[in-house]
Amino acid sequence: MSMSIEAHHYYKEQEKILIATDCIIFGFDNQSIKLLVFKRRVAPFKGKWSLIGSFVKNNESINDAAKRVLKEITGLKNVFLKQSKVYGDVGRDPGARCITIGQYALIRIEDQDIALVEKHGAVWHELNEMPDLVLDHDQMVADALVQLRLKASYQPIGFELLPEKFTIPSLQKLYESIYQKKFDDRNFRKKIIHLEVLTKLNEKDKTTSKKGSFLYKFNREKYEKLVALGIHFKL
Amino acid sequence: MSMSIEAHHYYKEQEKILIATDCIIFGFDNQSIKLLVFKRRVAPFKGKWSLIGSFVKNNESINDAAKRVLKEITGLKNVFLKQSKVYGDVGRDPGARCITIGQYALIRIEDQDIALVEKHGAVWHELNEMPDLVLDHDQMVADALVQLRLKASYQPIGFELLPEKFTIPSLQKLYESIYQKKFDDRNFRKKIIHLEVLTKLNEKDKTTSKKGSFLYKFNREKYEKLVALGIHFKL
DNA sequence: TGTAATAAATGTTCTTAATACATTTATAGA
DNA sequence: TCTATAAATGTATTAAGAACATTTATTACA
Repeated sequence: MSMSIEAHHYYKEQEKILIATDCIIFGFDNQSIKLLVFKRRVAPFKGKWSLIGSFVKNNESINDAAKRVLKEITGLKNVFLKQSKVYGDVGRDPGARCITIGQYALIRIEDQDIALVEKHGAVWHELNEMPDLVLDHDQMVADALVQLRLKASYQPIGFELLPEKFTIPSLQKLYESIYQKKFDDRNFRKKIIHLEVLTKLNEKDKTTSKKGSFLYKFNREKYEKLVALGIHFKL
Repeated sequence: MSMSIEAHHYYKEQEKILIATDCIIFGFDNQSIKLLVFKRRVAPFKGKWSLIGSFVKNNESINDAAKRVLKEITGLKNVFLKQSKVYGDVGRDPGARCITIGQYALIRIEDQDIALVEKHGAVWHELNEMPDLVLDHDQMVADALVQLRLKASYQPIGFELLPEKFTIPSLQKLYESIYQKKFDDRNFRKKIIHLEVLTKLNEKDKTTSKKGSFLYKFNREKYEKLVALGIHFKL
């Protein structure tokens, strides 16, 4: 790795700006979408509700930094992660000039390591019952939610949020929770089945009704073909 | 702005990571979409084709940093700018650990300050005739293009790329250039008029045909209502 | 002055997807 | 065997998308 004197000089004269990442952690428990936050452990604003984040270390990518945070708090590896937006205003953090990269995560709440989550004082909140968060974190949540909705409109994010086997009513609950509105159950079912990315199983989930509801699996192969074709599914 | 000792310590122990922004500058000249690049002025890779960017200064937001670059190279202020993606892999820049924020800009090529652009050795290239760019800049272009297409599917980006008065055939050329495919002119016209965001003027542009083509203006008010309603217009 | 050439503008039909709404079905538990 | 309940299925109407052919306004030049 060769570098000219000129380059060395150019790089060195840059001032130090801190770089962090904050995770907007969405979780689904087959009922509604929730968001994981905890009480900030460092000043300023120590003790206030905050997204879970970290500075990016010198030897890790921003993706790895978020993965590290998620692993530390929830015990989960291989979590779906996507950048939402960068927050880089000069005065956003009174503690220091710090740029943070918002990254949203989608997890199945049932998969979490509860002991770890509790140990870190992290708490799941309903979207419509969120406490105020420090700094610009409320904005970060709002922005991530817009992006999640956009994403949900052209990709079945259910893969990340639902268990392997799931029912159509629970998939509908997921979408209703993301968009915070009700869908017509007959039309929802028709539309989702019409996409042909679900495989119906010969099993039922009887926890929510006497009749029971058939379980389905995503067909990842068919789904990927659909996405590759650029198909949009508005729900 | 008070800070505890603890916070000071915490902030200070973070290592230095450089933070830059690179602009993916899309321009339209009423014929096709083009991209502005120049030859890199610093080592490593001095002289190679590169996106136009800069380190973020301590006293400017990342948005301001991109605005500064755009002003410097094209002479334009108030350019449409949108974040695309952050590139933060550890080894992406062999010169130093550097995270860069991709921001794409949309400009009317006719508005540029040609003297400035030429002075900086910046050159507009057709999307399908792009030279290889340094580092991960090819990927940055590809990613920005995906986002531009996505954006174009739910917002008439024409506001930023077309002159105040424009014809429907030129609007169609814009979309064809963004998507790199032809649209049926009858259906295109029907669809765009049906959106009711265009105001037809009593003037014609006769530069492209003997008959002349009626000029239109965007109706920003109606357009904003449409976007607020969350309306998608696939073209 | 009228004819040829050319891009612009308009119209029609068919197919597909979106919406709105009502009834039947399978099952557990009383 | 009856009741209650969520799950599943069906149908009619409306709106949007796709495919395709003809007419119109104008300039340039024969």
